[in-house]
Amino acid sequence: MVSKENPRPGGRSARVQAAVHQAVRDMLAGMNRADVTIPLIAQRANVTPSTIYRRWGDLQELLADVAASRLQPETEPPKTGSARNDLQAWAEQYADEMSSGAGRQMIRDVLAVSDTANAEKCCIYTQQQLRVLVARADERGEAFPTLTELMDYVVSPIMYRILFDQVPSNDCVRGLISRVMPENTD
Amino acid sequence: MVSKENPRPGGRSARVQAAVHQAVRDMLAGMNRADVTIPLIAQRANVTPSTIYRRWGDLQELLADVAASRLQPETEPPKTGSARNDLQAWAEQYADEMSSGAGRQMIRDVLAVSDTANAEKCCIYTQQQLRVLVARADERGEAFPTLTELMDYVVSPIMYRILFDQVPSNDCVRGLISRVMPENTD
DNA sequence: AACTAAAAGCAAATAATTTGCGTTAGCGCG
DNA sequence: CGCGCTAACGCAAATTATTTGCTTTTAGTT
Repeated sequence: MVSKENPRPGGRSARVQAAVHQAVRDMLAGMNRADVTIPLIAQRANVTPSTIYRRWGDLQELLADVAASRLQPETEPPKTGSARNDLQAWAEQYADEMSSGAGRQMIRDVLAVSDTANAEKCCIYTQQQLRVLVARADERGEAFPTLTELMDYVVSPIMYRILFDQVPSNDCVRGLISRVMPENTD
Repeated sequence: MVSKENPRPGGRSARVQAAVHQAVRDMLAGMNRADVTIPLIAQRANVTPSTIYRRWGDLQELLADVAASRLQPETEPPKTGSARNDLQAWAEQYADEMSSGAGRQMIRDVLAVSDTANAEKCCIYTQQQLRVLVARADERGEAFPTLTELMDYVVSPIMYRILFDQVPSNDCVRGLISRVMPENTD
């Protein structure tokens, strides 16, 4: 029912997980989402359906697992010269990625299952990125919002709009940032 | 695939919809969510499964439809004497309802399907409620945030926390409101 | 190298979903 | 008022997905 977090690397369990994840990613990229089924995934990953059912429970949990792992950023926020610009660049990229069809779908997948572990992971990933920005500003002695302020007044409005309303424009994102960093005119 | 919005009241279609919605509500209240299936719902609603499949497509879409209709508020925000207190009372109730197990599940159901119509409905419902508060403050000449500010800095953080993080405490909600209404000390 | 426990494969049984076709109910029209 | 017309429903057979008991494989341990 629950995907193992740390099956020892190289073990059989890890190989199956990798094959299944890869199969899901391939299929999501190449076909209608409604046509992605566990038997098909199993066939592509060269495992039997019952293996998937036993490990993940159902399609939604598998999709949530895959989506959460794809939502983990692999790089630090790029440096642009100022904390403010770092934040702006990061926020715009975050909004773009999450607003895209694939991004929105991954968020949905993560939220669809009742187990909240995957959603919490997304939140933690975002906070990790923001903490880097906060630390950089701190090192330089630049004024900067707290992590909580960034989550509440930049990340949350972006995510709400993506999920419930219209996807935020770059102007919208810039406006949110101006609100938490009013000292710089921009 | 798509639930009819306005089957003429009294028609057969409307009766089936009402019976199915009722069956879903009853079952969600009384049993494990994972055990709620379309054949069971059909049995309880006295329709055949194929009727449900043809009208709603699959379980997720049906649940999303039911959840959206349950998320529509049936009353105006209560009056408390001041615009600020109205807002605070409304926000606390909103946070409570959405944070509850049933509330969280309904939001999840609404977000789970790729059709965004139901999610947009939720956003509209919230904005309708907030517009009432804005209009009241306007009538009285009290200073008050705009609708957009309320959505961005009160509703969005509450919803983000519910979906991705920990459910917000009343203190947290009050803090968010203080931020958009700093003129009153409270 | 044999042992063990966890995970995977296999296949039969069960359950859900799809679909073709006949039937019914509500609606407009004469 | 009654006569079609159409959209929606019921029914049942066919298909597909899911569950489950049992066996086999595998990686780690002694």
